[in-house]
Amino acid sequence: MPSRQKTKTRREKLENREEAIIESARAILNEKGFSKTTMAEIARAAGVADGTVYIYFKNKEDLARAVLAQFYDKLTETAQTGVDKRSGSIAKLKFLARHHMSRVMDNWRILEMLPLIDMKMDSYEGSDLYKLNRAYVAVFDRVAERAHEEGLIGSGTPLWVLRDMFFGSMDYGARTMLLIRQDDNINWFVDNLISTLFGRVEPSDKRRADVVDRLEAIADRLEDKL
Amino acid sequence: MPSRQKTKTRREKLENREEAIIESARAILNEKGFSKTTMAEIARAAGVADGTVYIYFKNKEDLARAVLAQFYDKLTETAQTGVDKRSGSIAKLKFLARHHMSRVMDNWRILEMLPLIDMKMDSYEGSDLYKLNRAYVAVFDRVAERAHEEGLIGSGTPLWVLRDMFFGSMDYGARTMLLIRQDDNINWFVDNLISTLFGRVEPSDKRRADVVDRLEAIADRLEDKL
DNA sequence: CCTGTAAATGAATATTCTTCAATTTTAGTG
DNA sequence: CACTAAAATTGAAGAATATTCATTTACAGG
Repeated sequence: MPSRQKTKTRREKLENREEAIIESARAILNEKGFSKTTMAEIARAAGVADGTVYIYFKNKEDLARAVLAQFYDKLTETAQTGVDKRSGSIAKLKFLARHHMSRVMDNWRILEMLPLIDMKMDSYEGSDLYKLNRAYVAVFDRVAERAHEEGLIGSGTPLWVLRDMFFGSMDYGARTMLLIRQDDNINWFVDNLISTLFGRVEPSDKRRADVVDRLEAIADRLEDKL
Repeated sequence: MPSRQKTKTRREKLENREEAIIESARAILNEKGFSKTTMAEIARAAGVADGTVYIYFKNKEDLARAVLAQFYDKLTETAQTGVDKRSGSIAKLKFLARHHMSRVMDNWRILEMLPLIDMKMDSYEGSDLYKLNRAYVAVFDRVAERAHEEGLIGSGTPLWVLRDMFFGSMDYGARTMLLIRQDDNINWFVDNLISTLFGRVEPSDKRRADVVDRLEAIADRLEDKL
């Protein structure tokens, strides 16, 4: 049956076209921002007529949503892959932070569309974008839970607060770094962030912990003697 | 000389009109957001013709900038006043946090215009809005420096990182609270935020204290024996 | 009261999103 | 291969809205 073949080819062609439109939109939106980007320009870059874009996407917002969805999808994948490669909760968290910050800084014009587009307040939960966002932060949640089990995080602070602090600090930090302190490097920020949020695993602390271990051993021996 | 009188009256009238336009814009922008708000609607609400708005403001962005500027101006004043009323660095910081969060949550549609409008990358430093933003965060900086002098903050983390974490966590937290956990209260978030950022009593510290207790007890008994 | 300047107006213009009637392409069929 | 119905595409027209500007109105100073 060649019909299936042909159908598949056709579908593929459509998907390619959709891909091309999203890719053109992504590039232009990230360069100019939402309001300065015109549908005509996107259509031209994708090699289609103005009206064609509206066959694939309901309107400009919907297209921007698709761009954001693709962004989150890729972001989650590279984040998870990178986390899996590292060993040790702190190393995983630091990777996640560096990864997030560099992506935010490279794509801030894409990300700044989020509140603009998605803050509908009604339809947000249940939306594709919401689910993709959940999937992304879940990468953090798993690592943070693991770190908690290992005793690296004081149990006083709820996970969702830590999560908001983790991502909020970085989103804000990325913005000030872009605007003002362009030359400061990401690593410094990330190290400070992680050590503030998660039980300060600095060298000095490790040494202090060792000292405490030794003192406990001494206490044990002295108590035996007494 | 009645001329001065009359001139003053006229100038006052103009300033009142400018005020009226800003106030109408503020109300409508905070209700509908930037893109859904039309200049015609603002003009109507302010009781002027469409063209009149453009005598006072170059364009829609410029008007939105004026609204943001007024917002930051008021925000800084109420923040400083509130801080002055409290005593103790932690109380001041908690007030500042609660104050910030409630204002953000009440005015998020105004605030979400910030990246839209001001992320010019070139003209930002030196702009009015930048100066007002600096003035606002300076309120935090003064309190944090004081807290640092009092030993409430570990000196490891630079002030600018703490500042980004402070405001970033809240901006992000406010958004998730608006979108998802509407019923959770601000105080819980703020308490967790402050205790994570400032003067955290970690598990390791508790353990250290326990060991000291044991050793002191042992020392007492040894002294008795000798 | 008169006059020149500043302020205000709103109809006209310009830009850009979105729709849709007409056209082209494609898949399936005899 | 020719034909047909459905799907996809086109680009010009329509609609919404920001912005301009020629004209009118209000006012301060004489």
